[in-house]
Amino acid sequence: MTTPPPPAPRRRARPGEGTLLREEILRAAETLLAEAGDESVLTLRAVAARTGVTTPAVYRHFADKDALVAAVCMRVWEALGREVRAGIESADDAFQRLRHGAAAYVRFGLDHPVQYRLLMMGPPRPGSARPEQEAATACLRYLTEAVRPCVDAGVLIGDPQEIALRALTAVHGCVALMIAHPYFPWPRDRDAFADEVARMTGLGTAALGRLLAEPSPVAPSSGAYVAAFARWSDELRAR
Amino acid sequence: MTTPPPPAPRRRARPGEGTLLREEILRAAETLLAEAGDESVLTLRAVAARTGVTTPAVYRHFADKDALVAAVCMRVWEALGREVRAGIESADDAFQRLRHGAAAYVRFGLDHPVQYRLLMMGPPRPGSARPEQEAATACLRYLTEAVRPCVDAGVLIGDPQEIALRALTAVHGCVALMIAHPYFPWPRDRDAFADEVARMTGLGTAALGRLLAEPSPVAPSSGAYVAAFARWSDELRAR
DNA sequence: TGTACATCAGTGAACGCGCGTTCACTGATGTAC
DNA sequence: TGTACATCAGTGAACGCGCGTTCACTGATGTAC
Repeated sequence: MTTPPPPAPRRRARPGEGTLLREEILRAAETLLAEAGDESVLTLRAVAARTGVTTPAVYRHFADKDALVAAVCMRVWEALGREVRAGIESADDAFQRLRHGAAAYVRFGLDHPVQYRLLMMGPPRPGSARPEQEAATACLRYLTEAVRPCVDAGVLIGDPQEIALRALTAVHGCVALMIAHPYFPWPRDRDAFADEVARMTGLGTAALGRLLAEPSPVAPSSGAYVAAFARWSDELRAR
Repeated sequence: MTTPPPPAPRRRARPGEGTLLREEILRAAETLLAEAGDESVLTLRAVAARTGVTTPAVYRHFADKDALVAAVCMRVWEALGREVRAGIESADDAFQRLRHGAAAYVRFGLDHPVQYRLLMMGPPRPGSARPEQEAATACLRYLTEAVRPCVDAGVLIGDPQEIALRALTAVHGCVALMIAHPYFPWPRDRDAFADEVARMTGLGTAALGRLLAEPSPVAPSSGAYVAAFARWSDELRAR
């Protein structure tokens, strides 16, 4: 644990400047996470030292450790949302928008594994969980709105929110598994793999929607699957 | 933290019976995990108390805490493997086998969330990680062997291992997201949702294999997707 | 312009806690005579 | 069959550590006169 010399003797904040140190503390916490392989580095002592301040000084800006961690999480949620939104908005076609959103999501997770683990893979954190749950739910809601045009166009079939949930499931699994089990035989190009997962999800969702809409239930045996696949093609060809 | 009174005054193990207490310790650790909402309950003190033994007694059976945790993990890996194997072997059709295996996997994760988190979602554990990596890799290898018949039958197209990895990605995402974000608007019937994820994965993998095998690259725009879908139907119908 | 004062952001030292780990020990057990 | 002994599984007390948190304080700052 290297503690670099404090950047400079602090100039004391003037009344009204309270937010300055708050910002510095949050940035220090994020730096700490970015450098570490494990979120356990996020201690009040480490954050304070990294900010160049004594530990109790943190308490002037955060009620306790939970509040600090929650604030860090909220910032990460915002960053994640920003990137995914940019990805989605970088295309016009409804399908391509989903695909680019998924790619941005995976990229963010792989670029910030410790932060991603903190947000998405950690044990339930006590207290202050409410705003975080709202951030997570907002993220899902946003994804749902990106799914809706695909449903409206008849390409995907089903409830947009449930489709979004299934899609998030697949993309999250991709990031989470890569982060937690890096020694798996992942293809060299992880972005390409993630793209395949996203396309698999899109195609599979389209097919599943049709399967579930079949008048009589279809057991997904190899034979029944091939027959159903062929049947959907007629519908699609008719468009 | 309730510490129930030790079950009974211990009868001291005789030489050669060393494995008995070892077993009891591991069982106590699993009980502790099963009852808790968080793997942080797994401390030497808690495990020893639950076993009805003093803390240092654990050191006669495990080199240190890492060794104990690793042993617990190995047992969970074995239990997970057993259940998935039973699921896979409960069907004959190659597709159905995968589906049942996925269902068993998800069920295990939802039934043992803390253990699942310990195995699959935790930060990299120091030391003794080798056997665990082997267990995880064996699990993937087993899944790969279940995928192979689908590839041989021409239903799925691609490298079995990569397909298995994509499938694991989806199924793991399902469990992991449900565990870490229970407040998401999950359908009431989680097993049914997991089944949909599994079927989505199977169908999507089949479609993606064909998409990637197209002579010229197909951008997954809504229109191109429909055209490709229709094209594959000819191939399938011809079977 | 100069001085006394109130404010309050940040300090330094200390607290209690639970953790993993150690070490000299004890006393029930199986064995040798 | 009875007794002395060696073994070694488990005990009890203690250690050092890093953690979150507290509290009385200090001293640079802006303000009132």
